[in-house]
Amino acid sequence: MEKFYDPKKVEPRLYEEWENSGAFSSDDTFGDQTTREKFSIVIPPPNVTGSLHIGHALNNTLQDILARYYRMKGCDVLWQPGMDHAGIATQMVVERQLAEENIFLARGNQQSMENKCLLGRDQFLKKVWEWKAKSGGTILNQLRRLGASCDWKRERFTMDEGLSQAVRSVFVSLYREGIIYRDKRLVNWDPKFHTAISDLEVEQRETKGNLWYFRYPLEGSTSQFITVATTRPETMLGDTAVAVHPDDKRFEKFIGKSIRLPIVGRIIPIIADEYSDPEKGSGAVKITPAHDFNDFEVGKRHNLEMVSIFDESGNVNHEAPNNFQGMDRFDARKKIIDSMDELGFLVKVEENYMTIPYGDRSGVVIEPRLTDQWFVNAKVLAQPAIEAVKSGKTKFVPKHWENTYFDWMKNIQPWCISRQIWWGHRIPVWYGPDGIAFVAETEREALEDAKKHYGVSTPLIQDDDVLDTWFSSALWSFSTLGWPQMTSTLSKYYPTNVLVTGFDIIFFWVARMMMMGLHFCKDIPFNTVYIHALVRDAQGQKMSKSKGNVLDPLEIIERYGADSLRFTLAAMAAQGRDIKLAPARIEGYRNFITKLWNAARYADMNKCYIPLDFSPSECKLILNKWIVTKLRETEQLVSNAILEYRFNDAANAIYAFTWHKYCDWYLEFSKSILNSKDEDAVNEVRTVTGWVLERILKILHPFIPFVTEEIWQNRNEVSGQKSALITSSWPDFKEVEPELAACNEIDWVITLISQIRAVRAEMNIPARAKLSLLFKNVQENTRALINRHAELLKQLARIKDIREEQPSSKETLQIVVDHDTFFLPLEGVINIAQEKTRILRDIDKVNKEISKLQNKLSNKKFLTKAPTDVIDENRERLAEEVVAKNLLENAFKRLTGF
RNA sequence: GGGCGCGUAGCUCAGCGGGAGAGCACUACGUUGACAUCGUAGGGGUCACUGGUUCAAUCCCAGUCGUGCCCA
Repeated sequence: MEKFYDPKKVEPRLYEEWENSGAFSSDDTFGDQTTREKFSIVIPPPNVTGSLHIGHALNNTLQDILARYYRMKGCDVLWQPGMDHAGIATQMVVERQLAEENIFLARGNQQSMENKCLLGRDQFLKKVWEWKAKSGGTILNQLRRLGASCDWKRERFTMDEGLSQAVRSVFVSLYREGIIYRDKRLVNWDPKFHTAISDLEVEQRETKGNLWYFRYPLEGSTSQFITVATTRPETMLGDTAVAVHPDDKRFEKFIGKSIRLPIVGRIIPIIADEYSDPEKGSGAVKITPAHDFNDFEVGKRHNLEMVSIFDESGNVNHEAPNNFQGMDRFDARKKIIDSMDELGFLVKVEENYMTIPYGDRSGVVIEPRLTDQWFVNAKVLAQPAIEAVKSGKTKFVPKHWENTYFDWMKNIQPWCISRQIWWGHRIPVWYGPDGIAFVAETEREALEDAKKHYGVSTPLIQDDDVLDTWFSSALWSFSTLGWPQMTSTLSKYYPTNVLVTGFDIIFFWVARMMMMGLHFCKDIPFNTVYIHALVRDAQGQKMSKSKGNVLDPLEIIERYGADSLRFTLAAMAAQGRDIKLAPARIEGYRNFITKLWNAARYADMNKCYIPLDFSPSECKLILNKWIVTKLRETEQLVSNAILEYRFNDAANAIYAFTWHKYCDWYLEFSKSILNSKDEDAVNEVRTVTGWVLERILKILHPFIPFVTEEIWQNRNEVSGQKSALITSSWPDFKEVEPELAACNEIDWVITLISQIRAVRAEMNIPARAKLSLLFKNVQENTRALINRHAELLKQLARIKDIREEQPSSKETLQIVVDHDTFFLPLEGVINIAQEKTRILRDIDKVNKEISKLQNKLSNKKFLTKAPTDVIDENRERLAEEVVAKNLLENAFKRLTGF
């Protein structure tokens, strides 16, 4: 084996081998009709425009751990990969690229685009597909670098023909059920992208703004005014009422009268509505139904006119007086304020804290805008989705995320699914000349319907809009498996076992998959939703490009290897807590990988390979029984932790075993045996060293697949075996009985060695000095233990000989282990005073413990109420401490005696 | 305003009713052909605070303070 492990050389090679060998593919992908238990998982589809960030790295590492684990457990694993088409993001990317070539789209606000090259819809879509072929989906190759063992042969894209058909099918069927409908409503309008966006894509930002107080003159009066307060003066151009609270005595006399809207000149009513808050502002509020969600409701209640004053870019339109038309909404605000001031209608300005809606992608202020849109009546779909979680059919891990899910689901709003862009699934609705809508999966069907309706063939125009990307993502868990065809793939792998994702898309995606899965497949899309942490920087700040605190997973992989990154993320993925990722952590786990590599080199150098017919139950050496038992325990810890999605516990258990049991102790012990003449012992240790190493490789493989596979294949070259680690089976300990006696014995040896080392260090005994170890009057069993493990003691504690005799001088270090005292004679070297202090300190410690235990055990309430095993345990501990105390006191006497 | 978390070693975090743990950092010393990306040993904690429940509280409950996120 190479002296150093170089991930950069190894990782790409192994990944290609794995992928080419078909190791990632499910049985179904090969067309095998197996009856193996399945484990299926769909990837949260990354954006086609995306590139790997640290959140993806965590998300996919965890999925890969599951996929590789269950594969080794013998399951038929399907990890379904793919991407979504990211409607707005992609449209934006390609538009921007085209703009650089001075090409613009023939949509949106074209006034400013005279004399420019305009692209039609079909040409644009062609450009998008070209872009996708060239630069889309780089993230998939980045996932490969991470080691993700997705079934790439089954890669899907939400704009694929099959998935698009699923989208049309769902749309038509929900339309026919009355769940999808068209409505003119206020929506969140993004003036930059010229499209409606969903509530979830709107970010509410706390902002310091102003509250402007305007006087509106009463119609038919020159002296009477009503004062309104507003945070958005420019919307006065669209005011169609002023509202006051019905119980507000101050304004009672105005109700039913009208005012003449300054600047505009429109005469609008003063109405009574409880929406108006007497405590806020002036107590009277202007109503702009076409530009505010609350005002919209008021408008509907009072049948008010709805005047839309902005165009799709947020510029003032023809509804306003001439001198405002075409103005940007923020310029219009200034001009309104100035004009009102000049007219003497501006009363005062106050500072005001408020939340302002911003588009989370565009970063511009969202403008509520009255438009025709398509909606899903999500309330209907939500009910079964709530039930499924309530009844425990789908479980959230950690459980408390259910609350978030329930809260949102119970207050779910109509879902606006239409988007005014070109890239996406075009809405399968065609309109006749009279505006009648024909909803069908294909144009041909729509035309047939139209013919039936009109009696003659009639040309139709398809709806211009496309569907929200999340509409197609909502189908992901079954559309990727072949739905609407009821394929055997679908019936085998649906419902999927688990969805692994971050909490930030519970609403966007998880909830919607639940709704759609239950509605169309009549079953939940996944048994478990595992919600993992958010990755933050070392200071706990959210990573963002603007803060410059982003850790790029690809740079980490470049520097430390994918395994280091994976192991770090897994080891830190504790449930219910965010991950604060510090580079030092990654370095630490990189060192672990180096440690493993070196252990494997040691095994190789010492010819530690396994005969084919070896079974660990044949072990005769206590040392071997011990390590096998500890390994068995570790495997159970790891498996249980993975089953419960406690990835950190799993990673830490195997880390601790590998480093602190196998490397620190077993390999060190093995050295003295491998150097001995006892051929049987040598053979057994060689075999077990190799056997345990290979089990470690298996258990570590889901976490750090590359280095483990590399070591495995290096060993194959020697042993002549062919199989890859990825296709090997998870360790099975069915035939291994735990050997508790052996464990106690070796644990005793370890304690004794550690104690000897500790006093040596404390007393500054040079490391190279070899001491004698004496004992006298020990327990019968101790004598046997010492004899059995003399070599190990000598090697690891730097002992030259072990003799059963009393020391002849008080210049002796004394060590109490279990019920026995051991001596390390050190004539001429030892500092008696220092040694006295040390022993006294130990006695003190023991005394404290004894008085604590005695207190407890003399408490009658404790004795009557505590469970007997707890009482017994405390009694035993007390007895142990008393023995230790006596031995230490004798040791102290000996220091003063002689 | 409503909801969900979190305050445990210098740092990052496990543990969550009966003996305070890990990794990193720190200190000292380094030997034996796997490993200095290492080894051995060590120091370091009123488990935020105040009450309560309990034989027993870092752990359960209530409140306070601090802090983070989600929703309005």
